[in-house]
Amino acid sequence: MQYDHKAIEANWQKHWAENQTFKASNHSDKPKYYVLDMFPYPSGAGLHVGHPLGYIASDIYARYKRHKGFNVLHPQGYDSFGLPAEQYAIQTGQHPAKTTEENIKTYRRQLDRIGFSFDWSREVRTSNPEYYKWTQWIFIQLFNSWYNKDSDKAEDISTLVSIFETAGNKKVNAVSDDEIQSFTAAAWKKFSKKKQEEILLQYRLTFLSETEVNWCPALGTVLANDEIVNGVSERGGHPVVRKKMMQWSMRISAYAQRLLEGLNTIDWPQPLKDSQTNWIGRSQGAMVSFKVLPNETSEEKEGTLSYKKIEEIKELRQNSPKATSALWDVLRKKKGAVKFRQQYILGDFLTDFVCFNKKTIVEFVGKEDEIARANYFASEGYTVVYITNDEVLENIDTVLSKINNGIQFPKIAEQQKVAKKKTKKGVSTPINHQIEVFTTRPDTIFGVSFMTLAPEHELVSQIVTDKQKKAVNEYIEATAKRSERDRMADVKTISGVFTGAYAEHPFTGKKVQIWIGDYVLASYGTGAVMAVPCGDQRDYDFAKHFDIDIPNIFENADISEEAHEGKEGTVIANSDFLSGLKYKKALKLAIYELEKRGIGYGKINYRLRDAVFSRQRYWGEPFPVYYKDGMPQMIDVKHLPIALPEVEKYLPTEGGDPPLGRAEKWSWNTKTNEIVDNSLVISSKSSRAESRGEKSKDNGIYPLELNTMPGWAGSSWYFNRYMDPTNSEEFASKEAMDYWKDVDLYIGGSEHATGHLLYARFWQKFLFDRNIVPVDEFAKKLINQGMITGTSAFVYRLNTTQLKQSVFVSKSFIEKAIKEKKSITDYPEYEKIRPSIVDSNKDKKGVFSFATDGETSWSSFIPIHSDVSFVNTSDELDIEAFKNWREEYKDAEFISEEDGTFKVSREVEKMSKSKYNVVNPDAICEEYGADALRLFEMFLGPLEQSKPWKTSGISGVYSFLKKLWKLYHSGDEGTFVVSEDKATAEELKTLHKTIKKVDEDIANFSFNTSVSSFMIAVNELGALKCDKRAILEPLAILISPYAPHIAEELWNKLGHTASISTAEFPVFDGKHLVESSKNYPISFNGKMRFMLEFPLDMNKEELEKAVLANEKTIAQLDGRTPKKVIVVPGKIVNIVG
RNA sequence: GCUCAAGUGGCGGAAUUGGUAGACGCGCUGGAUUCAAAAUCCAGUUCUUUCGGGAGUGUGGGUUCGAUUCCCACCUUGAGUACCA
Repeated sequence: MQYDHKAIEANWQKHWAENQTFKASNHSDKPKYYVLDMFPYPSGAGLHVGHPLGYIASDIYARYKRHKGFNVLHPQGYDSFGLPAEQYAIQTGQHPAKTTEENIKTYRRQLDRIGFSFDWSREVRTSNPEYYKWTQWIFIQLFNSWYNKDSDKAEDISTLVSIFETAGNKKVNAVSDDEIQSFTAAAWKKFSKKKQEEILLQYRLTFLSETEVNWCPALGTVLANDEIVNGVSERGGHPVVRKKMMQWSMRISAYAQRLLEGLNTIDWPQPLKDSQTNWIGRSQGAMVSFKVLPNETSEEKEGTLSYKKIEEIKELRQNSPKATSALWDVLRKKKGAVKFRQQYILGDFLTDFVCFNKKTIVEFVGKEDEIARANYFASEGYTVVYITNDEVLENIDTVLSKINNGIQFPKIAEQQKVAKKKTKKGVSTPINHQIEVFTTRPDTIFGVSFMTLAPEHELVSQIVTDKQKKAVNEYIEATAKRSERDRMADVKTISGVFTGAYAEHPFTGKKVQIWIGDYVLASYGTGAVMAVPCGDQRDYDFAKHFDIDIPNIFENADISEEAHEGKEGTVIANSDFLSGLKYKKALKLAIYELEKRGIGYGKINYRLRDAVFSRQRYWGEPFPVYYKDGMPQMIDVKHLPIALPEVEKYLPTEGGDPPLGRAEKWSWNTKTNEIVDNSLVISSKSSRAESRGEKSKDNGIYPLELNTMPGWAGSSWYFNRYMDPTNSEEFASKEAMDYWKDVDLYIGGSEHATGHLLYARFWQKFLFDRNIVPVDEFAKKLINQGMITGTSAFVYRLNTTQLKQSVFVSKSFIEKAIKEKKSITDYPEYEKIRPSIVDSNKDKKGVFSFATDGETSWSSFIPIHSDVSFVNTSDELDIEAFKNWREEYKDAEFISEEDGTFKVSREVEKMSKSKYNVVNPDAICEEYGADALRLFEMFLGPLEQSKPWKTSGISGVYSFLKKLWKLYHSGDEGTFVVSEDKATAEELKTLHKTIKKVDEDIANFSFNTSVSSFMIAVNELGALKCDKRAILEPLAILISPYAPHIAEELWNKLGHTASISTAEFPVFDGKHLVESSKNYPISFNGKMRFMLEFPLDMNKEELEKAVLANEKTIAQLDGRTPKKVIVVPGKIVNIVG
């Protein structure tokens, strides 16, 4: 019998299915092992050969682990909610459930053909109500939880309520919305129910908020950041704009730090960890608040405060008399509200000390222009406290109290009240604003020479001076118009506008200009930066562009060309108390000082934003939520699942509501706990009720949420469901989860690094906090399989309008024309077909007037993808098949090679339907079999690497399978024969060499090299004519994870009734590999020249002697004396001459 | 720009506690078998050569008796990210 892959594979696939060979048990004495693939989205295109790569690898691993005595869980399912089915539904009206069902059937058929050892009894589908019941359940758990920073975990919302009831919220240390009013326990109890709910919503782990979202008008939905690529939607490439919408969000930011730390405990690929680290974007630094100076003072001095003048002031400072410095010491160290600046320009006068906040000036008496000064200061509303040098030097405390008495406390307090009122009304007020900034370099704070706010920053309109108002508004408008995409496109352009306002430097008291610029992002940090042009390139560029001062605060740093961004080794200079310190120390001291003076504090910032969880789509999980008085209410878990309603169309409503807005029966009856008809809703104050008109009485029927959950909801916990997939009482039983715990090996694509894999870790940690799952990381080890790229085929069409039909030109013909710099018309091949292709009615002039240089002549051809199935392994195109492919090519003409063939050019591209380069695994299974496909996909190269598919290569593994088959069969008939004789030493050596290699390779996930060693083993055993059961039986087990069908067939023929999948893996025995001699490579100056065989037990000296005595060595040395001889017994001999 | 990964024959790739570069396979060349083809089998296949040899793992340096492997600088390609303060 010859090797008949079709019969063998069909037979065993049927056998495995019927006997449930791979069904995993939740009760076993064996150790558990959980091997998981990222479940697929069942697309309409079906599988191509690139898809199963990871599944084959995980299947090999799962089968190997079974041989090694593990109880293996290896499930599969479908991520079956998603956009393509919905898009198809919009176009055709076909219900997405139906499309999905059909696609799943195709997937299953294709997967079954490849012989995977999946336990299909555990299949899950995210779009199945029995599954999404639990997705909704998790959502409710999140809603009922808050993040307690003190215990550093999520807790039930009831613990938060009890804190509120006893102590208000002052001491609550939670991850919550940014702005929360504080209240006492008494106040909490007095709040209305609705008010309490509003407050709680600000703490819940899933919450409703008006968020600026990525709105994609073409898709009619909101997209997550990871669903946007280069400013357009990942699917379809539609433009995306920013829009404010009421959305559900997930407080993933609460877990930022733990998500980061958890990476150290899991064995995931470094690049993937890096990109999660990057995405979380932890940066350590400080918050610093800058006071905005009142406009009256700053505005008038605008222009007079030149940098030259500042330099003068600096000079003056250094020359301060003793008394001045003594007083300054005291004033400066004084904490709190009363903050003085030293020697500051006010109008045309240089003050000794001034406090802008309290409008108080402290002056030494005896200035030449005393009267003019006094008048000016008074007119500006300042109080002046006069002191003398002697007073200061004699008793500085008396002076201090004198100053304190003079400070305008009451007046200012009043002023502030007025200002606050004004602000509330929207009237701009020049005083008492603070700008909070986040910085990672508080050590460079003395280098601040200006500040920049994001154009959207809320303070901009309040601090801008009348003079600058116009320019600022114009700039803000211009920025708002620019889309994200435009902004990204020109990173280089520096733009910004001065607001006219100034802030006060918290340490030096120096005036700092406040600018706005779109290089500052409203969404990161506080939307404002303190600009340190000498230490940050963007600030530097901005300062250069607008001619702003760039003070240097680094020792020995050249900042004439660019900013000095280095940290290590940098010494801070010109920075008061920080001068002379290195980066690390300066950083710590700066934060310490900021905290001490109450003007800032150390802080860790994360780039990770809370995840928007609402989608305006139909084909997703509905929220178990209804609205009462505008507040969201969870439906009791015992009424889950809330199943998707039927709609007549899958588009958003005319009113802009999501597709669920079209459902007629989509309201919740809180009395009967049923979904009821919308017309029954008469309760007031719900957003939808309002639009339908107010009704008189609340009947307990409320509108349901119209959004659905995003694609990542169902995939964020499915690995837990496989442990107990049919449980209708629980998410999964505690017993099952305690047994399986987590995924031991997870295989899937790296494209999910910042999506699925981050969200899944987040949910797992949350579920862990709430004692639902036993571990807080769901996958111990993860491997990213590389992509299998396709080899596209291109044909070239002449690009002219004056032809009756398409004309295609063979590959080398075009290459020739380009090389020879000629036009196609210069060749006789063209003349032959010319009469039949040129339309005589059209102008013939310049039909093929190509430019003669190589580059531009290409523009006269258009490369067109040909379906790869029309091309054979020698790149020849099947012209007839190509013509029949498309109506437009029916009469096409072809200019062929000289040998009459027509060749295509090849290019490696991503495998995709639109590039006509997909290879269907079904066709491969048909022709070569699943075992050949599995071996070949592994043989292509390292699992993690991306590699091109070339079908021609499969003949190698196919003939390997035939040779393997032959080892167990003999004669022309191919009768199955094995001998019971003892195996020879040589045969045992081959076997054990292979066992060792395969064991190591699987441990390293180096599947490509084990296929090589199988080939070597079979070649060697073939040469030895080995037919011993003692060798061939273990060999079948070795190969069975890779090529399970042929192995199972041979195993059966060897007389076993049980499946090979449970056979024990052969054990390596080193004694078969022991050698007595070694063929030494003899090298001269490191270059190997020849081999000499010596016994392995020879020592260094003996070896050296023997080698030097050898005639080949003597010949190679040619009379020279070796300087040195390196002998490594068992390895090499190197002679240095 | 930043972060990461990778550069080895015509092609996919192998070789790392530093020790014979190109395993294994595809493709190609020649031969056997065949009326012929497919299939199968045998031999060869890094480049170069005056057939002694010489050169060679992206480029240039370095460490070493010896470097694809370690170190430094650079170039190229791919992936991710994008004004993150």
